Amino acid sequence: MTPTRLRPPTMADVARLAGVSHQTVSRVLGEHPNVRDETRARVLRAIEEMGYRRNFSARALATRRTRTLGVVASDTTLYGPASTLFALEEAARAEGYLVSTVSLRELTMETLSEALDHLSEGGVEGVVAIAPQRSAVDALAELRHPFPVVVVGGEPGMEIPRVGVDQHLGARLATGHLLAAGHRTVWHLAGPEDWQEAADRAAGWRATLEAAGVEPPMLLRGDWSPLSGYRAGQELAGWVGRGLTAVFVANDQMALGVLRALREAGVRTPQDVAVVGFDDIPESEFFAPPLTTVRQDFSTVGQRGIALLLEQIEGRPASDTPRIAIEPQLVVRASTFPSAAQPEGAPR
Amino acid sequence: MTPTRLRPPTMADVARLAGVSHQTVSRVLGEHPNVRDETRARVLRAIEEMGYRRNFSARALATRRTRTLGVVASDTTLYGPASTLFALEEAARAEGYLVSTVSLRELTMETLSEALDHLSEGGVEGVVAIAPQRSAVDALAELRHPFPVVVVGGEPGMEIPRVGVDQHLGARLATGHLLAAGHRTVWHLAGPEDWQEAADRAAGWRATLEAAGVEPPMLLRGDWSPLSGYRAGQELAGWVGRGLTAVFVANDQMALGVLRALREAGVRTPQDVAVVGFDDIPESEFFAPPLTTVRQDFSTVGQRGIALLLEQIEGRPASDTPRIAIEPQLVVRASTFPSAAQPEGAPR
DNA sequence: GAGGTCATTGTGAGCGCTAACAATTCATGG
DNA sequence: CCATGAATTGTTAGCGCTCACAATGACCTC
Repeated sequence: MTPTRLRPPTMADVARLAGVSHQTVSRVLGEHPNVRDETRARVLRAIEEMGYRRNFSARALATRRTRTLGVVASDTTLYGPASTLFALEEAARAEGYLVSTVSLRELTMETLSEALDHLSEGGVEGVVAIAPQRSAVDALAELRHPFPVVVVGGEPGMEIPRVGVDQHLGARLATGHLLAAGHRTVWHLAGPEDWQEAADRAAGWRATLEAAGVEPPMLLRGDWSPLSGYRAGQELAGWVGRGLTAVFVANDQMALGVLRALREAGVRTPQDVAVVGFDDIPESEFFAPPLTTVRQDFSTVGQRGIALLLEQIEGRPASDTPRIAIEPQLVVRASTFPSAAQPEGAPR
Repeated sequence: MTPTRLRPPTMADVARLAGVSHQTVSRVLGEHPNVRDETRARVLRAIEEMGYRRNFSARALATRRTRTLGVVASDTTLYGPASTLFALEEAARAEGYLVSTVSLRELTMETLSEALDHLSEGGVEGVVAIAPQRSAVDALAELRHPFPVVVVGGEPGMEIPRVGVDQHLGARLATGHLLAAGHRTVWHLAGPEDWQEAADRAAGWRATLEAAGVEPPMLLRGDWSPLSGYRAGQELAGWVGRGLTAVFVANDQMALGVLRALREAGVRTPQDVAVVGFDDIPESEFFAPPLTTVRQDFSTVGQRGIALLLEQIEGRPASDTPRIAIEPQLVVRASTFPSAAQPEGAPR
């Protein structure tokens, strides 16, 4: 009966079948109030019958809105970025936006520029950049883009609106926890110099020690990987018995390497050396021993990030602060207290 | 000088400035060969000067192509899905496509349906579903969608084109490795029943034992989490001395839990019990002891998945097999051989 | 030097939708 | 019973681009 059509049905086709004008179909779909119930029902039936779907491109062209946001990220297989990405997408979808992602192997001026171009070609209305490295943020500030950009991470003083977990506070929690447990001083294995988060955590660690009147010991550096933690752990093991009793490691993966190095060197955790990590990756609870660490609320990061971006896109009433710091939380486990050496039946 | 414009410049604006027709601008942008060099240069200069960017929606409307693909995924903070997602996006971008992602907390008929609707509204030309659960694949088969779909994972016999790592082979490699090392039998801690990968790995394990004339021991089940591995590990520890000397665990995270439970029970790995995992997450190398495991090549999965989808979208010459199985690789570490107990200087 | 070919550029008609406005219908009150 | 205005529906223009085709002119060939 119905002629076989190669093209998907258009609004006009639906209108014809329902015996109305295409504009009425548009009104039904747009949930415009001034449509008679009987008409609306007829249109909906026609839509159903033809399996009609509004054409995205035509709609976007007419409204000048694509309702699509872009996200630029790197290291998306790491827990932190992956969690942030997930949270951003979920928050955007809740607002009715689609998210197009570009995942980079490394964030340089060039790859970032290409990523923004690619997203721009894709008609995004705004972009969230998960840019934990300072260099990336700098690049972002220099690059011209025809849409608003929000940064997750980044440094406090920068121009671009940003959202992030308060890394400084997290480091203070971790370091303070160790001092409160009676340790005279706390060593620190930091992340790569170029990373803002690494810098903030190191600064928080230093500030806490100085506030307690303690001279900060030598700072070690890793690259976030378990291997770099393992190597630093070997070095740290050499300082046991010479004032080293506690280490604050800038992320959980490196802490894993530290734990292993200490164990191999015959150093017991937490009896000889207490260890605190950062991130609370799902595995941390099952390290040997389970790791005390700092948990970040990525879900909130995602929501606030999207909210900040939509403020600019939709001209929503801007919140007072375009720089949002979210509070992290200390999770205490056996790596700092022997009493928690056994995992509970149903942990956390 | 230039009048301040609220709207971004259009092709017509550029054409006017360059003293050509809008069609010539389109030709320059489309890299059409028949444009005089001098004209092309003039147009490019005008584009540069005005900061012109082609309007995505108008282009998509005229060409009936959005060059956007959708990806539906779940558990995107896990290593496997995150890696797959990354690989898919990278492969799609290499082909000039944009990727819109929907990350679900759980894959049910309802959430999947909503996800496909959301992507459909966003004008995607095709979708890759990372659907490791059987139920999800079933739901996908029932759902109507106006675009081609490719599944990553899924069961071998299904209708929808699929790509995936050969889980059965991976399990055979793992189990065979243990048998070759002299173990009489191999126990198995499987993943959730609903997961196709879990079923395939269990089947591969069973097949290898049966081929060796060994009666497979009782099968244990976990939910991929370290905690479930820990619990299973406690149970496994009870069988040591009664024929249990080797365990093939269906993923690395559960293996982490198993290792811990064994250690706490005073069982040594690998001297008393050898353990093999699956996935080769970055941490595996730093477990105590470093874990022998099966590595999956996600990058290839992504490339083949996108290729399969584009075959259908662009009507490219279809490869002979719409069901692609990629070979996994065994990575031997200390959890099965004491000789490999120390990590190398610069492990791969 | 007429006719033909090719390279180059321009013209006009949509793509399928929404926005603005015009037209129609219907209820209401004087 | 007609004026008045609100509710409902239709009509007409674009949105900014690409495609098909037409037009122009340069360059050959015989």
